[in-house]
Amino acid sequence: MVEQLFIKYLSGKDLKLTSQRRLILQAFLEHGGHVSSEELYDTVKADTPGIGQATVYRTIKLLADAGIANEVSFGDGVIRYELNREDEHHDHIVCTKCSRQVEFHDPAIEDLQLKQASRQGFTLQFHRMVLYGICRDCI
Amino acid sequence: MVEQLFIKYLSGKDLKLTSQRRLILQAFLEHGGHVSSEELYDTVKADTPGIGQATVYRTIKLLADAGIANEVSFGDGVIRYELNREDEHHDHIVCTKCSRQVEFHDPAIEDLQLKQASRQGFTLQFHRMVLYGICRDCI
DNA sequence: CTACTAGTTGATAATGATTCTCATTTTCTA
DNA sequence: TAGAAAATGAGAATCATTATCAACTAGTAG
Repeated sequence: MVEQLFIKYLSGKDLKLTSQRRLILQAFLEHGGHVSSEELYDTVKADTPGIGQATVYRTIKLLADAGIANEVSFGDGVIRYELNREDEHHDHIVCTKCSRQVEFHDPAIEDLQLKQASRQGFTLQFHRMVLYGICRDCI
Repeated sequence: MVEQLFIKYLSGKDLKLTSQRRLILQAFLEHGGHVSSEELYDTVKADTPGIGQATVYRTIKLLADAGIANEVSFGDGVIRYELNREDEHHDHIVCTKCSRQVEFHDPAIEDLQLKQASRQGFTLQFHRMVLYGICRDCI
């Protein structure tokens, strides 16, 4: 059904569904977790050596634009993407020693963000929040 | 007194206080707000044309390391720096239309972040949080 | 005060991630 | 099924940042 979403998005913008785009979406969905364009490129290239790196970059941007993927950034200069599950927004906490990542959802924080935004005269659209700390295993 | 801090940091690491470093620190303090290395370079170059870009990049990293500057990132690929006032941590909310930025401090959110981190088995060190929305003037 | 030594500088090349260009190929619609 | 519009792959270009290295200082030991 995610593919249907993508098809609908594409046709709505007079863009075309190509075999490459299908492959890249597939690889993205199968990967799960946080992928960079380059990692995705490597994955797809393994099956389809002819694919171009630019195509992967372009397609993953489309997925983000279609609301299928979300950009996440952990501070290194790499854009990563994760599947957008709109039912359940989540944020991340990252271990500064081993880089282990955990997702969490905290409605109370979200609520306060909303309040804070309106206190500042803003209509909140979205946020980026990453907590950094040391995990249990690294202490 | 910030300069004293820097001097102390430098000598503690067997690094040297040079005229360039003093100039760059000065420019950074005078700027206020969020500066990128490149903007700072332009500022300093106006008075001291001989200065090298790499020196500015290097020095601002030192300032960050010394705890004088904090890195902030708003999602474009540029690292910006702001003066670290350790008495009062703050986060940012950015208008997605006009890019206007407002700082805020919300102890309740901080508190929940701390709790959430320990719930996940982490010892919180710091966080990055940027809210994005539409400001009063852009609606 | 001088001379040394380690650190610093500026110029420039290099890097890494991402985007652009463009000729060729493919999709989709009429 | 033809034709227009869009997409692709290859490689060049870009942008911010970092590395390299020879020439130059700051700080310190004498």
